[in-house]
Amino acid sequence: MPRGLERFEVGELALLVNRNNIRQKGEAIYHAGSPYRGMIAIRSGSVKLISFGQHDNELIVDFILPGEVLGFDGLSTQIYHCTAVALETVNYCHLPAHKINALDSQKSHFNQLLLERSCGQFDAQVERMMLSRRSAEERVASFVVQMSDRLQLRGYSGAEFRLSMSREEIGNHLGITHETVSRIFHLFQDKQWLEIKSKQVKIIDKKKLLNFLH
Amino acid sequence: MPRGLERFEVGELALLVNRNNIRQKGEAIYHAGSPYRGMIAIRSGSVKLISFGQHDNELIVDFILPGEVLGFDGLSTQIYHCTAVALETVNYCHLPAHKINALDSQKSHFNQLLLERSCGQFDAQVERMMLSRRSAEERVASFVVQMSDRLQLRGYSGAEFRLSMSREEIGNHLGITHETVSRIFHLFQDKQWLEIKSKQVKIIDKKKLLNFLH
DNA sequence: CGACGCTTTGAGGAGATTCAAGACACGTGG
DNA sequence: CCACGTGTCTTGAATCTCCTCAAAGCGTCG
Repeated sequence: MPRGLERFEVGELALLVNRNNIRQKGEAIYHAGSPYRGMIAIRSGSVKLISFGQHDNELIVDFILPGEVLGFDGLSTQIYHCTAVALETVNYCHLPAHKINALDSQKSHFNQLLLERSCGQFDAQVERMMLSRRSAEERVASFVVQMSDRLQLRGYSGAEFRLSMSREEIGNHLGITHETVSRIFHLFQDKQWLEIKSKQVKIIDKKKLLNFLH
Repeated sequence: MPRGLERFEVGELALLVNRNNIRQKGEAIYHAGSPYRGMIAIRSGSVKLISFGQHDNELIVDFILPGEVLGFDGLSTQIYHCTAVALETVNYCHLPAHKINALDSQKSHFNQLLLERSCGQFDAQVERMMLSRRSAEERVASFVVQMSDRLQLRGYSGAEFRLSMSREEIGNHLGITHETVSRIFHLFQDKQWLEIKSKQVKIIDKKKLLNFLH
């Protein structure tokens, strides 16, 4: 869900950001329950957004890819709902909340963003509900296509890329086990829809993957 | 998701509403894709909110109970995303969008509501994702408890009530089949956690149902 | 090189679906 | 008021999908 926000990456706001923050793999950018301190724009590396349900069960709500923004989970309550953890070394900008609010011209943009987001949330939720009724194969296909699309949108290759998360983490996010994720990747490879070696993915026949979802 | 909004049910706003609208079972209150015309407060009866995914597969996003409000799915884009269909004869108030916006004093309330909702959406989504990884038994237990809580919140009995939706519709909403819903209801009855005869539910041991979720 | 974590692969089992048939409830018309 | 028909609900048996448990490859990093 924490996507969009391109308009904030240019303009006067650029002067306010804290650039060049670094987190190593496994380190948190913010923790669930801590006060909102603004948005985070990922410059390189990627991040997982974790929600801790009661009773030691945790859920990866989303992955954040380079060029995307996170922090939306703290916007309305001013408390982050999730913990953001680096999947690999991450370089990010911090857009401090108080500085954004100080700019009147940006405030309306910000409210508009919130509005769009409230809408996007709705779509995302319906999409996820739909997906949760589908087979493991459909979930993995959907995941691969989504990664491809999101990377392409940010100027990276949508055909060939590296998954920065483990099979375990993919499975957690999709609601299936890591063994199943692994098996299905190889099923798709057998079908010549993609090539996968460890974390390296090359999409051969995206159309087949998409058709599979319909 | 379309809950809360109590503050709108009292005060000056009450003068603006269109009261006493009726829809019979199966009739729509609004359709997906139609322009936003305001919020709907259900006075009696209940409603299902349906989202139509591509390829003839439809999903019941939520049920709306008497006393609750719907229409949130059209707020941000000004286009309804879902179709709202009466599960039984429904009597509702219509809060026209243009009249709400005309009241400056209400506008800020409205924005605040939107904000809260954006947050609530997030929680709801996480909750749903969590639930989608659980067993069919846990989903049904969660559903029963949720119905009970929501009815109680509105002043109805939380211990004994009538389900206005079919097993098929419950299953659709929970991502399981109607046979499974039926079997689990009777499992819970065998365990003496509730009594169920057709659509009539009587909760015997809510604590056990709740413990089951943990 | 060796240890550790991640990934792959296999076999068996649990849970939910599917298909099918029968029971029940409700409304309609005779 | 009862008989009938339709749709919903229940119940059973077979099947399938995915999970669990287990063990063996592979990679990476000290």
